[in-house]
Amino acid sequence: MSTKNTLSPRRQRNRERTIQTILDTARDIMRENGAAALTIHELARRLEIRPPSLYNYFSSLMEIYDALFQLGFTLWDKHFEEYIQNAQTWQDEIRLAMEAYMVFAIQNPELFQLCFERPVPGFVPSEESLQISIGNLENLYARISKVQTDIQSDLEPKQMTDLMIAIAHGLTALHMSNEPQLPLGQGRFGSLIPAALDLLDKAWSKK
Amino acid sequence: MSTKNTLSPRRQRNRERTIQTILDTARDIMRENGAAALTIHELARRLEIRPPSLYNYFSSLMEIYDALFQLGFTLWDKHFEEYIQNAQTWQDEIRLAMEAYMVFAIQNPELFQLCFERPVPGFVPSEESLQISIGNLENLYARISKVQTDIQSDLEPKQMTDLMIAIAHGLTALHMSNEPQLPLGQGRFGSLIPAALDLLDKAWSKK
DNA sequence: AGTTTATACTAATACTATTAGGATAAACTA
DNA sequence: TAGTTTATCCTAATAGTATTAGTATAAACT
Repeated sequence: MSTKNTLSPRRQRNRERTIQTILDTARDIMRENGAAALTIHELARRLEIRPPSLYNYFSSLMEIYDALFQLGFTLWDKHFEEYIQNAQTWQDEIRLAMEAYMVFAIQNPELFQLCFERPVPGFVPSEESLQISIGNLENLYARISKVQTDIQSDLEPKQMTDLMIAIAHGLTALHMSNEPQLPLGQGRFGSLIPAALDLLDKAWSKK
Repeated sequence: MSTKNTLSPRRQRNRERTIQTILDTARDIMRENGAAALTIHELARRLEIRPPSLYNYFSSLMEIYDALFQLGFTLWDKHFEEYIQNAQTWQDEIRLAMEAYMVFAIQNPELFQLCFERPVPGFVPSEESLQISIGNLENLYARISKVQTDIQSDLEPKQMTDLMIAIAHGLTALHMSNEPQLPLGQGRFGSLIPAALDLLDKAWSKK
């Protein structure tokens, strides 16, 4: 086996650097060929080591996926915080949230697939990762629900949030499967966020 | 190789029956373990033959996926025609279209995944299959655009259709990844179609 | 009755994940 | 400094995957 959590600082540093390189290379592969296309062999080829050597750092391919799943939700949370922070009105907040959703997918397509589309056969997030993902999603819900005092609708706040997320997800998923290379605001589905917001505004803003 | 398209009726019939069984079994496997989990070996195990025997009917695993991709779009088209046929108002038509979208996914999750979420690494639909899928999608677009004379909006008809499809897709995708076993109208996202329709109605119906 | 051939098979090749066990060199310790 | 420990790599092996080549058989055709 490998770790005995009394590594020297230098070894610790090396080890972390190696793990970082593995994860970065894994993301490259997934980005090029789809989230489910990651293999230990291809990873080893690019890192110029033999496949078994990877088992010093991760105990299975699925554990690599799990680390990336966690990374995805961590980055996602940070991304949202930064993106939404200076919203004024609820329309503003919702616009930024939808944009943030799509921008994250465009910038991190491999993590978006892994975290939100589950295309990898056999991959089930670990309990720990699942907790992180649930926590981060609840953050977002709380955030969005907070602004709903200005909204006029007979839906429950949770339902309104779910509906907005479904719209954001639908536009993003279709954008990613049609024109993933186009930036925010461009393309058949990527350009429809304003239209979706207009819909919400017409239906929900207080007269 | 195998075919020489001068098969006796009986052999022809047998062959078609075998192919049907292969595709049905493939769908079973995909339904149980995810669309990307189909393997020649598992298929052969369930059919009680050796893996190479399958190559008498399909020249590769990807060709099986391709046949199912075509089947998916064929069934999808039929499903829509039947589901939408007696719509009266545009609200009606859109409601039925959204319901049809989700019902198809619930009833054929493996085909929905394969056709609309592309989770299979390395699978690219053949030119023929792609044409079928494009044709069927255009049917749906024509159908939905037809009713838009009653709608009040500053969007292009195509954009309105795209937006509605994105909403249907978003609700369906989230329903399928959260509570795929629940029927239409139930569950966190499955119950939100009326809310989405209300949104469209409030924003678009002529006063 | 004899020939053709669709359909199955076995055997082999080249991938994949993973485990076991050994070599090495860096780091720790006496 | 010399000796020990161990993190990290390796090779070799097992078992599962897709696919191809070549062969046997029995159903169908002549």
